[in-house]
Amino acid sequence: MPSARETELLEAAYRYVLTHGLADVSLRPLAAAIGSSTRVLLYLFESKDGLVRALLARARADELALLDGIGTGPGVVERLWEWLSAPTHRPLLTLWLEAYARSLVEPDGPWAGFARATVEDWLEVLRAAQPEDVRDTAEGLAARTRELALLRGALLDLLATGEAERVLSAVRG
Amino acid sequence: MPSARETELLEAAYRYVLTHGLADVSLRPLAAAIGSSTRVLLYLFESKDGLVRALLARARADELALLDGIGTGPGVVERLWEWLSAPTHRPLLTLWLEAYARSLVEPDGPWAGFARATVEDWLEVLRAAQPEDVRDTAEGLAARTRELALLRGALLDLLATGEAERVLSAVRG
DNA sequence: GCATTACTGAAACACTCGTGTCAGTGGAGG
DNA sequence: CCTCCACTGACACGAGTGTTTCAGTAATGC
Repeated sequence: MPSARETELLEAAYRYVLTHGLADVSLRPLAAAIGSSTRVLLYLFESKDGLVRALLARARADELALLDGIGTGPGVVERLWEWLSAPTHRPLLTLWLEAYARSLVEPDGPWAGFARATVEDWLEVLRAAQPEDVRDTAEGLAARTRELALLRGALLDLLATGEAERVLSAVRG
Repeated sequence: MPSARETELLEAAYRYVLTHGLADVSLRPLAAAIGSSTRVLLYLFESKDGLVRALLARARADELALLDGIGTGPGVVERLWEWLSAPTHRPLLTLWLEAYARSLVEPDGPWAGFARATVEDWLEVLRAAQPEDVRDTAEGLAARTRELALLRGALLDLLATGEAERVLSAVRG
């Protein structure tokens, strides 16, 4: 049950890590940037790990909101790509990749399970968008795994090169 | 022109970061683990950034060695995937992903350009494997971008879940 | 009015960090 | 022999880390 001040500061911290990265954030610069103090952050979030967990959950909320609004008809992949490739979302997606990589390198700590959770979230959405008769077959599983891989790989490419047209033509395939 | 001792320590440090990650490595634990000292590491690699650069180059050498030996005929994607999915290579690939993410978050420093460089390396290999008549067309570019995306996305999935069969069936398409 | 609660500030603690200083080794080449 | 040079050890410096202690303030509920 977060207090008003807590969600307010979390939101500010979230905006901060979107541009500064989450992996090597430290309390004093963060607190200074959002007009708070380490004392308060520690009071509200218990520890730095607690804050990181809260930020990760915040980022995941953005992701889940997307997946919720994406619908289930055909053309999901195209709609997902449209969202992924929007320049506005780039900081969020860089943050996402950072958390993904980190959760693989350091399976303990606040990052734990992030990568796996996000794979499952997306696979479930793609599953829901499949025609009913393939949804529970091995082919259906392979197909949505492939769609997910294509989206994720294309995202990696786009984040590194910024060449939206080339990557788009690959996703359209 | 690295000295014998330098390459020896670099190799040991490389083995160390493969299991401990590269993003938040620090000199004292690293030096202790490989039987050296911070003094010596700094003497041989000038600075921590220099060491990280050397390690990144070392990892890239592994990658380029793969790409060199992969050949150009049809079936490149399958051969690449075989290499990517080999359990032995998992530490290297996790390190690779870590460096990739980092170079996006922090475009300066020793990581600079890593993500972009690796995209180009792989695209070039896939290009060489394409039939000559599509190699320089827009369709060829889109096709290899798509192949790369599929491989990279599948790799992300595999690193997070470890479910080799499902991901393999997706790569096979 | 009063006590409880939510929040905040200043300062310190016990680290770890990368790096610099100063002093040596040990062996190879003249 | 003696000089040069690659390498190494011990230690300190200044800055930054997460966290704690002790002290408040302002508002809320009884």
